[in-house]
Order: sequence, then structure tokens, then C-alpha cells
Amino acid sequence: MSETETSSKGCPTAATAGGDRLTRSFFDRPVLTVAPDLLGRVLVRDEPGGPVLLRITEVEAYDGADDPGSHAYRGRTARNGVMFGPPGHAYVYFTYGMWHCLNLVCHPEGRAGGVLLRAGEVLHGTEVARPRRVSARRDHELARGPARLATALGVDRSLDGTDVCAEPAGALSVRSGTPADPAIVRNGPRTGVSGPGGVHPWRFWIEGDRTVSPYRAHRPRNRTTAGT
DNA sequence: CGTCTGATGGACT
DNA sequence: GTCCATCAGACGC
Repeated sequence: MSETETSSKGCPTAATAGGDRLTRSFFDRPVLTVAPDLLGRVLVRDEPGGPVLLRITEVEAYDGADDPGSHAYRGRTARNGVMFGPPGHAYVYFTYGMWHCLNLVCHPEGRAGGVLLRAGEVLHGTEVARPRRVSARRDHELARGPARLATALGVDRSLDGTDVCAEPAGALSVRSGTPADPAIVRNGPRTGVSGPGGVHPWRFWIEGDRTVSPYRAHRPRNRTTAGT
């Protein structure tokens, strides 16, 4: 296998692709500043089967302080505790009875908030991600959607609280990558957030990127009560 | 490639 | 009991 070797003309190895690590000061800023700044950065998932590298293309900001859409809005619980801790850590939650979603905690300690990673392009490690995402029709669908992203990277609750700024790098880390040109960054309403929090245009994505998940307006779930 | 619908279990009120 | 920061599969183009 030579997947981790230089593949062709000047392509860096997996060990160095994406450049320097982002340090804690990057995450120690308001979520609305960090969220768009994460576009184009490279998330590294280090695991036994080999590293998976993901170029971030779509995110959503959640500001627990006064954001009805945030898990932290109603206060600290056993589930969301990590969001109230220091920045630069992973907050992983389980949803819809089947899926996991990955967030990066931002804001100075004492204030809760985070950025949900909604989509990305798998740059390296597709052979590791593929078996987990059998239903993906094309490679650009491997991490097109927050739960798909977590699945492709093998992220579950066991990684909740992981320090993405640890030295040396742990299971998750972020590299500088190539920050998206602000001219091609768009923003709009967050997917799946209804009610008062739905008005905030806190979803950010790279315009024209095929890995960006299709927008879906919030739809009330069809109840299966039907008293038979 | 877009649109539509059923499914699934934990967290919280 | 009710609410989800969702997805796979089926179908049509």
C-alpha cells in the first residue's frame, strides 16, 4: 500500500497534508467568528485503520447563551456538559435514534457554544470511510450531511470531550488547510431548526461545492400514533 | 440528480 | 408523552 505516500506531483503525505494544527486560540472566539473560518480547514480523524482527512465545506453555529436552537439553551445537562467546558473540544451527540453528530466547542470557558460540522470532502482515507457509507452513490456523498460525516469518520459518543488541540494530536485534530475565500462563502437559515432560533442565518457553506448537503426546511415529524 | 416517506431511541418536560 | 442540529431507499427524470 502506498496510499499514505506521495501520490503524485507534489501532493503531500497524509501526515503533513493540510498544514499546521489549529491551536486553542482559534476556537477561543465567538461561534459566529469561528464557524465561517472553519470552511476549508482540514479535520483529521486518526484511527487504527489509517487517518481520514476531511476538508470542511458546511457548518452551523450554535450559541448556547441565547439561541433556542442550541442544545445548551436550557442549561447544562449530562449530555451537553462538554459545551460548557473549555473551547477546542469535540461535542458528540446521538440523535434520531440512529445517528451521531460532531461539533467543535467554541467561546471562552463559562460560555456554551459550538459549531456543528455538517459536510465535507474526504481528501484521504476513502478506503476507510467507504465501508461505513455503503449507500453513498459517489465519493462526494461520503460526508454530505452531519450524521454521514460522523459515520464516515467513525465518530461516536466515545469521542465526546476529545481535545482537538491536544499535543501530540489525538483521535481528532484540525489543520489550517486553505481557508475558503470569503467571496465564495454563503450563509442562510440553519437546517432543521424551527421556532425562534430558525430565523438566525447561521449556516455557512462554500458556494458551488458538491459536498454541501441539500437544504431541507424543517418538517414536523409524522406521528405514528394512529390509534389502531 | 431531486423529491418523498418511514424509521429509530435517548433526552428532557 | 413529545421532541428531535437525520438518513436510506424507492422512484422518476
